[in-house]
Amino acid sequence: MDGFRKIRVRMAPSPTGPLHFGTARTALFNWLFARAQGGDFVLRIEDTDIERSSPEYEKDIINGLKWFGLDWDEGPDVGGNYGPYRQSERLEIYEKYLQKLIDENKSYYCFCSKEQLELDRQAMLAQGLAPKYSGRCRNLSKEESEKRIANGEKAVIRFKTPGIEVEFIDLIRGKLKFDATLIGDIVIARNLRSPLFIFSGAVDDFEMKITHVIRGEDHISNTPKQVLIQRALGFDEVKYAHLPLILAPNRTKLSKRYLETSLNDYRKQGYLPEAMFNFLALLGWHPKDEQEIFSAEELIKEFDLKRIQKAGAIFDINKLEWLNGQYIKKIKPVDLAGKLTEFVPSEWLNNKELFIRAVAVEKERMKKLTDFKELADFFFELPDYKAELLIWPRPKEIEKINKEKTLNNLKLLLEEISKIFKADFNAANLEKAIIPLTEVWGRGELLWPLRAGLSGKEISPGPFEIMEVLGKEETLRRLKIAIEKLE
RNA sequence: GGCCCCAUCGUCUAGCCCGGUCUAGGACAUCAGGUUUUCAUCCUGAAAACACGGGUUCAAAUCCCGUUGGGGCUGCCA
Repeated sequence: MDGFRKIRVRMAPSPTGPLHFGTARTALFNWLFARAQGGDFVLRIEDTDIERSSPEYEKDIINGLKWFGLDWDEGPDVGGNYGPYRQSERLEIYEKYLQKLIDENKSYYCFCSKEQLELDRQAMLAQGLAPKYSGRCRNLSKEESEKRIANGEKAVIRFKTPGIEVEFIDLIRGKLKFDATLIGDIVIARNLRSPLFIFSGAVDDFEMKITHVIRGEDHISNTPKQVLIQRALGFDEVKYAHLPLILAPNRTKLSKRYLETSLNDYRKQGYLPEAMFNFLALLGWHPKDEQEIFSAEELIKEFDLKRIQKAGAIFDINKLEWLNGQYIKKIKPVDLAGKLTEFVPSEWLNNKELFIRAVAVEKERMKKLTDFKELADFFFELPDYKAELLIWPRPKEIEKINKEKTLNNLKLLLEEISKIFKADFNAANLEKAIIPLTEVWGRGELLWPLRAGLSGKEISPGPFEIMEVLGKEETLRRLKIAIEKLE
């Protein structure tokens, strides 16, 4: 535990797009940490950029995080003692602190035009210097600034970055040092009622009594700036942990160009939230032992900030697929059927019993929920196929296999299968009845045409399983069709 | 360019903090074999890595320095 302060962490998505799985992973690590430590997990919507933020995206993010399996103790949808949890509703709080900084001469209005700033930047770059604000407006008198503001002149608010060395502890990387003279006076607000994330975040983390900020590595260089702002405002410092980034296969920061990055797309592609959860937890973190498959509870038990990786991790879709397949295999057919309803034609749902039996049989062949549609289509409607499909495509050493022989074998099977009572019509009994025949007539010679005739496909589950799913009546019907095709 | 972060099989990683037990372990992917009428599952096996160079030490994947490589940031986005 962290002294006597209750551990509080937050996830702070910006509703400027659909839920990105990088955001989901950051949220996941925060959640894991909070749950493992008995702390609070807060959802805060960072919508200070009103131009790009939208309520639709906020909804998408919240729904996505719920689907993913996370829950939070405080947030815009559930309330809490430190609300509101939407930054756009906390403007007076930021204004108060902004004004305080100005009053204390720790911040000032800057009237430089964008064009001027761009010129400055180019000039510094040309000299091989790190571009930073020139400080032109830094020493404007308060009277003058206020007069210009009153006149309606456009201004932003800049923070007087002290020329010192800033240090902070990163729980994953250790002590990090930055030379603040290189930072320059950063803009912290467009105006008193429009703060920038660097400022609003620092204020909210304090106001919401956040103890640990766990976020992506891309924020490392923002941290010294926020530390300086916290100090200027007399806030307690929070502890930081910067997570390694999730990388695209080309090792660059994930962007839409290389991969689908929206969590919802993965849902639509038929990935299970549990698999995604497990997969993302393993990206940049690893347990003590060699376990690969974890429930959320097990993850909470095992989770330790110290076992987080420092280097970026490539998103490996292969491993996700494998994990997803593992999870699918563990689900009971009835439950899996329930999850599959949105991925199949609605007619398939007419015969619920048939549907569930089909799911049971195809379960271990599926990697994604979307696979089911192609895998199981033949159960619901026999595809049209060519007679040749029924002939065992066997190595030439067995030459005798031909149309005639196949026809005879199918007739034999039809006769034998007809004898089995409807009540006994299951895979085990069917196998018991047919396997002895294969000892006389050959396995492939009998089983291939059987299976092909039942499925109408080159690839499918085994014939006994198919027959059980289809039932006696449909099985016989399909066999007769096969026989007709050969006659 | 500047600042910062990072560096074990193709990928995710164990080992590194507290040097010897590492002829570097596991998983995914790949390949081969087995089970099998087909596919998938499952089982067995193979190939596959300590970026490089210096140091410290009896001993370095492990500690230090440098090089190289990769990444992030460098916005009145977050």
